[in-house]
Amino acid sequence: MEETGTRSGGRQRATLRTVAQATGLAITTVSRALAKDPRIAAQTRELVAEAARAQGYVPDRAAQRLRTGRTKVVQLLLSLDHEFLGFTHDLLGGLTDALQGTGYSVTLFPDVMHADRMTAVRTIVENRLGDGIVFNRTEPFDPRVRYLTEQGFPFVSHGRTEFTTPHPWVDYDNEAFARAAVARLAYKGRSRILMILPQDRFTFAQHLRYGLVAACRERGLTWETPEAVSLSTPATEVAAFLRQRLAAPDAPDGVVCVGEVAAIACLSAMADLHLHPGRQLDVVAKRASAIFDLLRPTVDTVFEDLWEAGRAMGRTLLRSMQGEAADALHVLQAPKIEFKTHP
Amino acid sequence: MEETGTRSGGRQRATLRTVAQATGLAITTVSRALAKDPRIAAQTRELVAEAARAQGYVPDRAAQRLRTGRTKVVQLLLSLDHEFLGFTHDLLGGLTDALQGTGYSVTLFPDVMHADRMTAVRTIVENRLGDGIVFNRTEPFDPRVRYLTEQGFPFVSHGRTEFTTPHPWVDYDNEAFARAAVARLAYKGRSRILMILPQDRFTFAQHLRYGLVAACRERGLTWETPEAVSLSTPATEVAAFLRQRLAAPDAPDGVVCVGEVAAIACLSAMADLHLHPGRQLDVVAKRASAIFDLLRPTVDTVFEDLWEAGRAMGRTLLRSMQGEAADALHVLQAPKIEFKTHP
DNA sequence: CAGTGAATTTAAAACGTTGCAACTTCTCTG
DNA sequence: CAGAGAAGTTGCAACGTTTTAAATTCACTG
Repeated sequence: MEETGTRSGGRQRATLRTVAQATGLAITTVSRALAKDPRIAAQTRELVAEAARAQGYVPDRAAQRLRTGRTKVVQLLLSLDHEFLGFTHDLLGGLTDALQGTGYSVTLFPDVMHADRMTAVRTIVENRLGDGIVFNRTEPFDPRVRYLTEQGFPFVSHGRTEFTTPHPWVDYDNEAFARAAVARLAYKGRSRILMILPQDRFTFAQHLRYGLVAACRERGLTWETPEAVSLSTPATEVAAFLRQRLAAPDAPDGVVCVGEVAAIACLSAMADLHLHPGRQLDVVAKRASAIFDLLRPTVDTVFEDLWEAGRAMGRTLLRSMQGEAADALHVLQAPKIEFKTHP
Repeated sequence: MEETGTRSGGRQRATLRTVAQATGLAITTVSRALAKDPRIAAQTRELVAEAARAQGYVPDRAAQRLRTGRTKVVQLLLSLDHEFLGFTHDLLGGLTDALQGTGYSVTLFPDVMHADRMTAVRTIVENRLGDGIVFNRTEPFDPRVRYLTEQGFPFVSHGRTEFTTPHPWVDYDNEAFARAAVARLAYKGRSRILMILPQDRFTFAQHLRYGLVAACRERGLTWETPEAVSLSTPATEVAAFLRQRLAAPDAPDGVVCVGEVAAIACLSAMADLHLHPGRQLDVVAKRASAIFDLLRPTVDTVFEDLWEAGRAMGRTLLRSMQGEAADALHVLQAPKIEFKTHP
């Protein structure tokens, strides 16, 4: 019933053969002409181009892929369990943006819950499901990075590793973020800094911690990074934790929020305790969307441009797929500091 | 340099031929055995299955696609300009969830900015870029729906149309949402209701308006739906508009927010005017994530489960791709009313 | 024991593309 | 004017799969 074979529309699907017949040339010639092969006479090239356009010829992806082994597909490993607000959206936007017009399309490879992260990567490589891989939540000695590097398979990670062999990555300078946040809090006269970190196994947790500790030491401030909660903890639990912590006698007077959800959780805890930013304590948050313009009370924010990160990843991956050496393939995004309240 | 031909790993890639050689059977037999074709003796089937597993055989997508014309790809039309918070993430999650294990993968087909929405759909159909299409922002006489129905191409829309010919869709009952919201506001003693609608051209704008108007009429309340702003308006502009409108002498005393961003904008405007929900006016918002649990002050919400919507779309599309008639292929999600503050 | 038909298996032909090796032309050199 | 060589074009063979049509085997009937 669904088996039409020839798709509706009546007319024959345009292939190299139909174009060849129309021009009286051989299939090979047509193929080459369309590939702008210099061996084909310029005149012939134009003739072919014309005929192809007239027929609305579009090369068949499946056939190309079968023949060449290239898929023209970028596989995006998506962790869909919890999210840093808007993360998926912006990263996706930037990524597809960068790939626009290159012939590559983005396919989602969902992290099956609780499955080993390596399985996904291995499946993609072994079954040639794509020409390149994009992933995030990178770990210091991420096995995916090791494997893909060994295989010589193009990829780009969001986040760095601690491998000595270079590999393509795009990252946000979280250390600088932490430093800037602490500096801001110090400027406001705060001295007991609390920061909720990502799960310890992610590389950027280390960067944040390092920035926090270094900046606090330099200034003689104290710091704390609660073990009980992380950025992966459900936001309501984070809020509950903070409600308790901020009510304690030795409560911190400065909080750094590394995500929008965490920031909102923090604000909610403060509201419940009738604490106000600028009064009993101050807050600096990482901002990835326009939402902070709307939150009341307002807090200081440092911007992380995820759309741009996505674009950088797309561009980096393209270069990696073109065989460029990994040495130069990194982008470190600088925090955009733009504190609203005037110093 | 990248042209290895045979992928690293040394061993030959497993194909039907290698399995055939290993078992001493013909390629055809192997193909059939793996497809569980009853014509093949059960004993042979097992033999083949065993050999295939031993070699780690996985069918080549490109070859299957070339041969059968089926891509095993679902194309997702994503509008990436602005977003209802978390929309992309949850919908994507549900969709990939539903497609898990079916052999289908989800590919993003980004709406090229300002390009005719039809182009995307036509490209996909004409170039066989997928076996099915998923899209949102459906319009009452959406040309994509008309075209795909005509072509007999499987799809599912998020949102209904007003065509008489049935087609597969998944939608949230926005009329019921509007009614519930108004009922709630009326219960709280409010009588002048304001609701910011989506852009007029989307079907769900009509549903919302209808629900609003009907519910207000039934109860003798007044209503307003500002022309100047919509859900597509940048949130800061919405906030600015509301700051002005809520300060006016004839200000509404009940606001219905059809999205989380709109709700936050509304709360921000109220905070700026020192208005408090429950005092000068009340707010009911549509909730799609856990974020409202953290916002202060709290407001009444009605839940729209976007993850579930994504799953429903996936399941519906699967059935549509299996050739099932469109008559039964709809899912109307009921609003989950769960007002926190006790009546 | 020839003949029938069911039960299995198989060879060969596609699907649309690209790469290799060859084949024409044609122009130019010696 | 033979021959070399460039310039342009072509046929054929894959890539790995499914499908059509045909072949083989086998048990059983008459």
